[in-house]
Amino acid sequence: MHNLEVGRSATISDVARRAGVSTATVSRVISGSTTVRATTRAGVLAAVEALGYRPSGVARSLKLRTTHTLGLVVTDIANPYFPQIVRAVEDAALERGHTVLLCDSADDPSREETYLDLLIDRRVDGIVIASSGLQARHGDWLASRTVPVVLVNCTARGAALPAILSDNRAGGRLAAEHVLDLGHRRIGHISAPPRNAAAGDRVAGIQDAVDSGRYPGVELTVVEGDGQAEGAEAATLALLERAPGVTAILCYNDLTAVGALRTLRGLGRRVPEDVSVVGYDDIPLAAWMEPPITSVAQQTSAMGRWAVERLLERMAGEDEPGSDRRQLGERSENVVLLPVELCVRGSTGPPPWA
Amino acid sequence: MHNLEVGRSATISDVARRAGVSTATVSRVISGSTTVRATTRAGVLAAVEALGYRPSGVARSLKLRTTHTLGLVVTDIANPYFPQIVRAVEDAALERGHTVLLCDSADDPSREETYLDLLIDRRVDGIVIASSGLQARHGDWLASRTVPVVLVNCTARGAALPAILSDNRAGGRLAAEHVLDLGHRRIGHISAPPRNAAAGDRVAGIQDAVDSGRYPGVELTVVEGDGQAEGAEAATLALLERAPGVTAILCYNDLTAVGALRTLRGLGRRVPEDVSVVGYDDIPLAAWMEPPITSVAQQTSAMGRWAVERLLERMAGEDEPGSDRRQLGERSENVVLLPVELCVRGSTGPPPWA
DNA sequence: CTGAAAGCGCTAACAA
DNA sequence: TTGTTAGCGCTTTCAG
Repeated sequence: MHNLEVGRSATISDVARRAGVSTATVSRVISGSTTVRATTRAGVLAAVEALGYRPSGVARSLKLRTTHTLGLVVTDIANPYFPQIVRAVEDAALERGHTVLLCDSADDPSREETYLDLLIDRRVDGIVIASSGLQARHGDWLASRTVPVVLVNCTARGAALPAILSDNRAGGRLAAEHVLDLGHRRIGHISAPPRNAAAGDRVAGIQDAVDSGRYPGVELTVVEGDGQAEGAEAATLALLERAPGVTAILCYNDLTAVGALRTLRGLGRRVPEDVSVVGYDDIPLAAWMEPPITSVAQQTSAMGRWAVERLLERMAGEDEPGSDRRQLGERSENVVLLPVELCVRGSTGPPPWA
Repeated sequence: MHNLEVGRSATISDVARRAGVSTATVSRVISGSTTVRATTRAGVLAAVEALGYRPSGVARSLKLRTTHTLGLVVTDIANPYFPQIVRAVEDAALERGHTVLLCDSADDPSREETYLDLLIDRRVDGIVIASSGLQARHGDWLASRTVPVVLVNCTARGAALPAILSDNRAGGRLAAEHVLDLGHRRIGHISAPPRNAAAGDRVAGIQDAVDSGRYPGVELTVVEGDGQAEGAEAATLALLERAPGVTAILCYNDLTAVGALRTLRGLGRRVPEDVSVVGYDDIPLAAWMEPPITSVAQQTSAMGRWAVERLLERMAGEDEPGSDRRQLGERSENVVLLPVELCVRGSTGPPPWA
């Protein structure tokens, strides 16, 4: 009897040998496709069981030229916004028999680049990028690859990559209109570094509201934060120094709002009685704070799901005739814009004088 | 000239053909190992560049019998405790040239099982399990596999798998002693489902403090939560009903503490003036709450790092003579216990009468 | 219904 | 210094 080497997992030929059939037959039994005589099948199955055989995904991938793996690149897994995306992408992928190779770029462009190379090397079937700091050169590079790529809430300047964005501009406008409607006129905004495209869109949305003509005499002051609670504290201080009279602060995200809240409290300013604060993303945390943070909600899970579906769709279409990527890449359905929603909570109210 | 099929990425033979050498030579140039004549090398490199060639990790894995991929199974990526672990594991893995296949079991045992199978099929080089709900049968199953496995802050009953745990019992004791020292005598604990081993250890630690004899007349009431902020609200209510006089609530984790905080506030009970609250894990959130939550901190990143190191070490040792896994598996250094630390913040104080 | 054989892309002896 | 060759574990024609 031919013994298995210790420490090596069983291969298809181990099974074949034990069942007294060819590897082709074992393969047929495993895949369940072609007809195999019942007794033969039973014998193979018994051998599989006895050996604890599991087909090697690696060999399979090499042969079938598909890995059933999707790469997912996120900006920062420690930011509670991303786990939501990760969960959504993973759910959708798993449902369709794919796994997810998670790449946390930790807000470091060079690390992101390393990961992108890695994903290509690993021959993932597709890549989802939810990295707000995606650099332009990455975009070009990505567009030049044969792997399908989709962007989630980020853009790659120049490259026509399919993307699903939430309507950041509308979100900015929504947040601004909310406090403007409440009666605030001196408002501040704590933004994020400009390499983050969403940040710019949100500012634009706020500006839209200010410029709409519906609210006369608005004064808007914008400072830059870093999207983190800690960084927001300095930004809040800076904002208050430049515009001591602000009664409403719109934040780039909920983490920023948390920092603003803490800073204001430290300064003895009450929220929302003295100053209103609006967050963005509506992460679970927003509802847990005291006061609960008014925030703009994105459809995170829809975004993750869409991204995966789009990717699989592309992968399926790839080998079909006439499906030129470039052509497809320029069709307008390639970028979808998801609506956002304002969740009004306790951190916003009328200005002190109202 | 032999054209590349469109949509297929370049292979080593494409490069070889273009450079006018054999695939072996290309392989040598890529790996940089054996000596290759400078001009040959340059030619190959030029071809690599021109073709945008990247070696297939899949083929490499098949040949070398190693994937340079680690599987990481976590209970619930949406719980802020886990991103810390993920980050740590990913950092350590990346540093050593490995990638991480993330599996979020979403607190669902069957999903966890699916993932474990998947990781085996994918022939990952090792598996890190940070899943508090790990079932006993999984443990047995894992121990029977040839792939190295390490556990992070969880145990598999029966199976002697290497593990890194934080000292949950000491943590429970620390939390209890803190409020006991403050003068509290009627204390409550909101635990987690018993399938979670850490939950039991923490209860035991609390009990240790109560039974130490140093604090006479202590009354401890334990209720079960689910480790989530929402679930904790019902648990807090239940606790307050069973023991209306509690002045301190020790929580299984920070999310539970958040729920307790909200519930108490809703009831008009002030924290810490009326009731003290202690969390566990010291996730960033804990410091952001109002009041900031006193919490027991674990050395999350040390745990992740250790796990990866242990795994790689095992992988390296695997093919060495005399490294019988079973024997190794029974050595006591196989489980390390990391100390915890209490972070005292604003959610705890002396009882109302003190 | 089943087996033989080729080959996915790569590496590593072994020759030359 | 370089090429030839075998083979990693699997699937899939193509014969039988």
